[in-house]
Amino acid sequence: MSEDVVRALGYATLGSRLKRIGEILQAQTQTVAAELAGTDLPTPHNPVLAALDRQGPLSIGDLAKTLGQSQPGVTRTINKMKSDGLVESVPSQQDRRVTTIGLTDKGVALVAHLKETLWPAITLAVADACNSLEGPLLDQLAGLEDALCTSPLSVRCKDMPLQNWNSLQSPPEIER
Amino acid sequence: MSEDVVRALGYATLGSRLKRIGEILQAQTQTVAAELAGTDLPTPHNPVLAALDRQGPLSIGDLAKTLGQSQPGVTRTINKMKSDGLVESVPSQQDRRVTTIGLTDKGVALVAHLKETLWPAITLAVADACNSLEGPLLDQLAGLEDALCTSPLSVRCKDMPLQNWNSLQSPPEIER
DNA sequence: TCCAGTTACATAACATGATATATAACTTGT
DNA sequence: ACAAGTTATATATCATGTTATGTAACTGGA
Repeated sequence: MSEDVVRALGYATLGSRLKRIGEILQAQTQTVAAELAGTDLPTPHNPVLAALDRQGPLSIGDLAKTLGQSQPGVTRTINKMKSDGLVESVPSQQDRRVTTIGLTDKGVALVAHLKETLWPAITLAVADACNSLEGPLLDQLAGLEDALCTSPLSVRCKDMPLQNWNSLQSPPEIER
Repeated sequence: MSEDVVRALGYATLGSRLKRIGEILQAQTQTVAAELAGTDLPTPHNPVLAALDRQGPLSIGDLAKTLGQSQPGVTRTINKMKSDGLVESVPSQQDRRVTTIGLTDKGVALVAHLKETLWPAITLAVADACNSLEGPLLDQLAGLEDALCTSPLSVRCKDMPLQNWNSLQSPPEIER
């Protein structure tokens, strides 16, 4: 077998390592979304829905801060979600530069569905993949990668009890 | 301030979280590369150089396995590195489908330079950012993100002693 | 009031990851 | 020896992240 150089180099290539594991997780989440929630919602759109659900309508800029992403990235994601009918933008009265993004009825319904299916399933499946990890970060990452390879999220979901989304979450901080 | 939803959601959005931290690390590494090594080598090209340095010439397919990436991604990276004069491909004699990728003299020289500058610096700076992390994965990721925000790698590098690359590495597994 | 600076968003261009698929070369069974 | 299957790579396309920059709207000081 060939050596995994990114893993072997440790701290030197931690950035590549994190992106790699992140992509595995997102891809496996996509599979679970199709199987378990019957949706083809792109995985990165889930945090947007969750943000708007937790905090109510937000401007593009506030969404970008809340998601920890660049503003142009959020603009593009929102445009896609608008064309999917999940969100709508209302121009602000006070400041005409600002467009406030809110969930449509369809978006609200999808959030409700995801709260009963995909979101708790992924939370439990990822928690399961992480449950025996301990020690230094690099060791835990190696363990997580191995766990996801051995038994992907879609398999872990099958053995998982149904669970309520709200019971898995800490309450949102509502801003004013 | 606005809530960091990706952090708040924990396991549910771990994939996005890992990609986000990975991108921060890669961006900060890019900055250090310019400042400390005087090079604009894209950060993701470093693992390719390291792989070829550790294991000698490799086929595209073996490189993809070694880096844990898709083959088309590696093909594109290699094409870019070829046009930069860092690697060259030699068609295999035994199997004419295979192109073996090896470092050029320029590539070898760059590896030697990076071993004295960027690679040990990043290793130590990232280790420094991770040095007080402990506990569950999500906690360590939060700590790492905070550490990189408080004091980026380029700052951490300045306080770091010069160090030998080889002393930081476990020996490569040479394959046969 | 109006100019200068700032802010919010959109747009353009690029980087880097993925999957799907075409093509050429190899291998295998008959 | 040759058809059928497999393998190695290239190419095309898409997704999703970035930075840089343009434009319109707001704000504040002379």
